[in-house]
Amino acid sequence: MASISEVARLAGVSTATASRVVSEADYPVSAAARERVLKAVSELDYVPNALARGLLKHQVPVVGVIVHDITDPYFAEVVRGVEDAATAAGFLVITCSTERNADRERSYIRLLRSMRAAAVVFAGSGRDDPELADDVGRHVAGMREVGAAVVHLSPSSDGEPEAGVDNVAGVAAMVGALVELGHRRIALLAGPTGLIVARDRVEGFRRGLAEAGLAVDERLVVHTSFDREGGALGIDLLLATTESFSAICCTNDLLALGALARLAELGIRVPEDVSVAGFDDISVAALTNPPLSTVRVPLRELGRRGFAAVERILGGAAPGHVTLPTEVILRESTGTPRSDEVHLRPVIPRAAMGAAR
Amino acid sequence: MASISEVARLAGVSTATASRVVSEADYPVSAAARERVLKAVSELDYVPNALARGLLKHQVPVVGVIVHDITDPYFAEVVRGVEDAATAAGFLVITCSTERNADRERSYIRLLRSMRAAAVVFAGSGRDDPELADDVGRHVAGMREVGAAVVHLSPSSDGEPEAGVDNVAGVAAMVGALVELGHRRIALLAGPTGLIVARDRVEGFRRGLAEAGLAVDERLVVHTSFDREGGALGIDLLLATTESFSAICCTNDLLALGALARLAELGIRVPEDVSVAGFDDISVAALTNPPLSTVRVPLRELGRRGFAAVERILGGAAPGHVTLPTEVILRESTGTPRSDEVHLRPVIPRAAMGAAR
DNA sequence: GCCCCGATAGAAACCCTTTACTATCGGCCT
DNA sequence: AGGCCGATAGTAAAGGGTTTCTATCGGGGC
Repeated sequence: MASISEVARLAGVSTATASRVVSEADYPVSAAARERVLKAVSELDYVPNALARGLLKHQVPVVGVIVHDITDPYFAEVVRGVEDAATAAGFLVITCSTERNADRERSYIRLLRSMRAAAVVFAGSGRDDPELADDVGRHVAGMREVGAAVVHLSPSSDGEPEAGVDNVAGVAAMVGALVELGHRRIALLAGPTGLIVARDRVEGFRRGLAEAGLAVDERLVVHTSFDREGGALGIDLLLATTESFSAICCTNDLLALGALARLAELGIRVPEDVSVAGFDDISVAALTNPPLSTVRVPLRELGRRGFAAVERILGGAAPGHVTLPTEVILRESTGTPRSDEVHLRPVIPRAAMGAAR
Repeated sequence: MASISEVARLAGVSTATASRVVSEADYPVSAAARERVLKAVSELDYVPNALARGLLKHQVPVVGVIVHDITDPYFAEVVRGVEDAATAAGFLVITCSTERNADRERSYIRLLRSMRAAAVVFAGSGRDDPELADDVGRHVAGMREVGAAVVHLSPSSDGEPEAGVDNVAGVAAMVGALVELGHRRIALLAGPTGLIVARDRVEGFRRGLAEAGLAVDERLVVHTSFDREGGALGIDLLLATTESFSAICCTNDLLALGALARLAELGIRVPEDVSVAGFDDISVAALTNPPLSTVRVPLRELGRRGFAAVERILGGAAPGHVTLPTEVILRESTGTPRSDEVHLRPVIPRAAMGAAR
């Protein structure tokens, strides 16, 4: 593989001149020399060595994106947004699926650091785990120190994200929409307790109810993991209470998907027996049975803004904070409650319950 | 950020010794010296510079995965498989969503090359485009030349993939299952003509029919793009013919998803009026309305095997070729045809047709 | 005619590791 | 006792580029 010195030799110039042409440096090079270098480049099929360049600049044009799981449509979409913006700037994107596992996260950050990645974007939410925060924090500080950009797309222990959405307002708006449909007793599939976004969304739920003058029934707030399994389990947990409710608000779409599946298994009709609402509007949301009412989050745009923040930081500017708007999308999983006063608790086949756990 | 020389200084040894400890080289270092180095490492929070190392080794532990779109569940799953295997080996994964765009693909390969990535995995299928093949081929050859591994997960102009599935047998098996249900006139949403996988799957369709002693009606084979839009369009195209059919076989799940959506819009019931089958078994397939019958492809495993091939090549061994098994999964989008002799062409609201194009 | 300056070119140092090669030191073999 | 060998340590080069600094050259100002 040709190096710059071979290019220089073939062009009959010094490596300095060749470098100046190739890297488009801000330094005068005569037209004749430039032309000869360019000719040599194409003749030798020269591709500059990003490692050598990076070694000198203490940085390579690579951005790592820390996600829970690239297979989760939420993160896939965000990563794609980052990628779109990054590619335009000549950056490569490294995907890091941590499964929210502290060790994996640590090891990814370490690898990224050893690679002198120019930036890390945390797409997923921070956890409320001081131990991890400490350790990752050390690495993150180390990266920042050498000029790398660190950007968050969700609230974290670092504070407000450089680009994010108003989770509280989003859920509150959905609760408002549900109330408007006539629901009074609304359950919440709240997701994990340790995840900051989940907590924000729970707060949105509380605010939404408060704004409608409704009280929160804590028995209708159930915490599970942030995935389909959690959604199914959430339904079982909810039905195991003796409380009645006519709508279920979920803090993300995956939860809603799992809830929908479990409800269908139990023979509980949506939205006739109970309404279900999600959050995020991942692409499958429109495809479920019935199509899921949810809160749209501009995920790809979020990713793009994340990279924009990276560019700003790398350019030495203050990153700033931008909040993207959310929008309530009412599809067919929500409807008016069956009765407007007392909301019947759906009858479930007892036999099915044991198996669900 | 601490460098190895600082570590060496603090430990009171030479950089050579420090390096030998840090990089776990196969060279004797006294226990005392080793301990002092390790202490210095943790004291300085030293992280080796992968760029310097890579510069010397002409390679960094990074593998690029070329996909159509990371947002497509098929690719997300494959990338995850690659990532799982790669992480275990200390490699980082770069996602490259090319949108099957020649320029993007070129530029990604170039970037990967400039980065001295140790490997490139082509997750998506090759296209039948000699111009692109040429150009990408040059870069790929360039990568191979410096010892980088190039692995394909789908048939390409390079020949058989290092890890893949038997697309022909897979579709043939699904056609067989459809025939067994009683279908005789089966339509095919064939996907793009230029994509090699799509072509293999069409061949599987032909073989499946041939094995059942059935003839292919070319009017029932329609080509569209490989996505949901293509599926919707395919339905319109099919209905625009005057041919009857009782089942629709799709060469991938996205097509089937689009078909399902369009059929629902047109008021055509699945599977009562027509059966629909997909291919790939992406995770949403089980969530659609009705749940999609499809052919399961072990996507994550495919990704893992892809990285395994990378490791073999990097280790100097011959890559070999492994074919992963597929499995027909019958869910609720397929059923017995309404009449077993003459299959009625579904009645569609004419008005809806124009809008679909 | 001389000095200074801008434009252009090149030499060499530097970024951080790895590693081939050289050096030192005991101990063991003969 | 001398030579040789194994274990351990260090020196320096190399890998490919960028950049600072120095050098050369021609021309304009006075």
